[in-house]
Amino acid sequence: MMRISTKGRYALRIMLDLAQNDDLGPVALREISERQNITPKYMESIMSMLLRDKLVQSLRGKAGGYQLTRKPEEYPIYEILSCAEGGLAPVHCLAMEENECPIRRTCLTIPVWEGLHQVIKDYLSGITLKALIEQGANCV
Amino acid sequence: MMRISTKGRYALRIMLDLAQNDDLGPVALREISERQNITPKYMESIMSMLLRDKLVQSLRGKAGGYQLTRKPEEYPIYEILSCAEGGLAPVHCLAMEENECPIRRTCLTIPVWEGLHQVIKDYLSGITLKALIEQGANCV
DNA sequence: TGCATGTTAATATAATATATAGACACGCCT
DNA sequence: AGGCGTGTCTATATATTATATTAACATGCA
Repeated sequence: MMRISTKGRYALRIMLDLAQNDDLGPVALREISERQNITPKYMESIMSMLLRDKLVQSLRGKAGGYQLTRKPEEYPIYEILSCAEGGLAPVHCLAMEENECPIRRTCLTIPVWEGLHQVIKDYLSGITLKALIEQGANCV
Repeated sequence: MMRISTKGRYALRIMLDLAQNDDLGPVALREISERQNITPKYMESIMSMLLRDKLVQSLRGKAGGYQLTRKPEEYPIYEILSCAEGGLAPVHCLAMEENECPIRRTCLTIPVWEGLHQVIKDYLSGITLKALIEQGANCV
C-alpha cells in the first residue's frame, strides 16, 4: 500500500530526538525509547541499521549511548528514511537485473516508477533534521 | 517498505491494455489476463475496484467485457493507482482522527508526510494513460 | 568485580498482500 | 427455452513481510 513503515517513522523520530538531546554526550537507548514510546527491543534493530550506515555512533559501558555523527543540518531525511526502509524505490523492478523481468524492455510503466522515485528523492533530500526542528519551534 | 503493490502495478498495466485495445468494443477479462500474464481470478478483484470508481465499465453476456469510460488523455494515473492501492498517503496518520494519535499535535514529522503526499500526487496527476502510450511508441 | 550499557542471532506473533475456489447473475444466440 | 460465455460476489487459503520478543553475549567504566 505504499506506506512508510513503522521502522522509517520511528527512525526519523529517533534521529530528531538525538538532534535535540545529544549535546551533553551519548543518550541511552532506554531514554529515547521512553520519550518516544518505542519498545526498547524493537528500537535496537533500528539503531543497528542507523549504525551500519554511520548515521549515529555508539558508546558502550556506563554513561554509554548513541550520538549523531554530523550536525543536524547535515542530515537530509532521505538518507535516514532510505536507511531504515531499505531503500525508497517504489517498485522492485528498479533494483532488478535487466533480464529478471521478461517484459522489462517494453514495459510502459517503468518510466513512471523511475520518475516517481526521483520526485520522492528530491523532496526528502531537501529537508534536514535541523529544518524540521526549527519549523517545530516556530509553530507552537 | 513504501512500495507500490502488485495491485497498483497490475491496475496500471490493465488500464494501458484497455486504452490500446478497447476501440472495437469490450475486452474480455480473459484476454487481458493472458496478454498481461495476470491470473484471471486475481484480476477480477482489481477490476471490481476499477469498476467501483467508474474508471471502467463492464458488459455481461457473450461478447461482454470491459471498456474505458473516458478517453485515455483523461486518465491521470494518480487516480488509477490511488484506486487500486486504496489511497497513496504515505502514512496512516494523515487519514486518522485528530485525537487518534497522542502525539499528533506536536509531532515534528507530520509536515514531512503531508508534503511527501503532495509531491507524489502532483507528479502522478501530471501523467495520463495517453502520455505513457505515446512515449512508448517513440522509444522503440 | 559488578553493573549498566550496547550487540547479535534466533524466533514468535500479527498484519497484509497475493492468489484461489465455488456459487451465482446476466445476456446474447440458436 | 436452453446453453454457453461472459462478469460478480463472498469466502477462504497461502505466502510474505512487518512488528515485536527472547535470550545469550560483549564492552567499558567505577
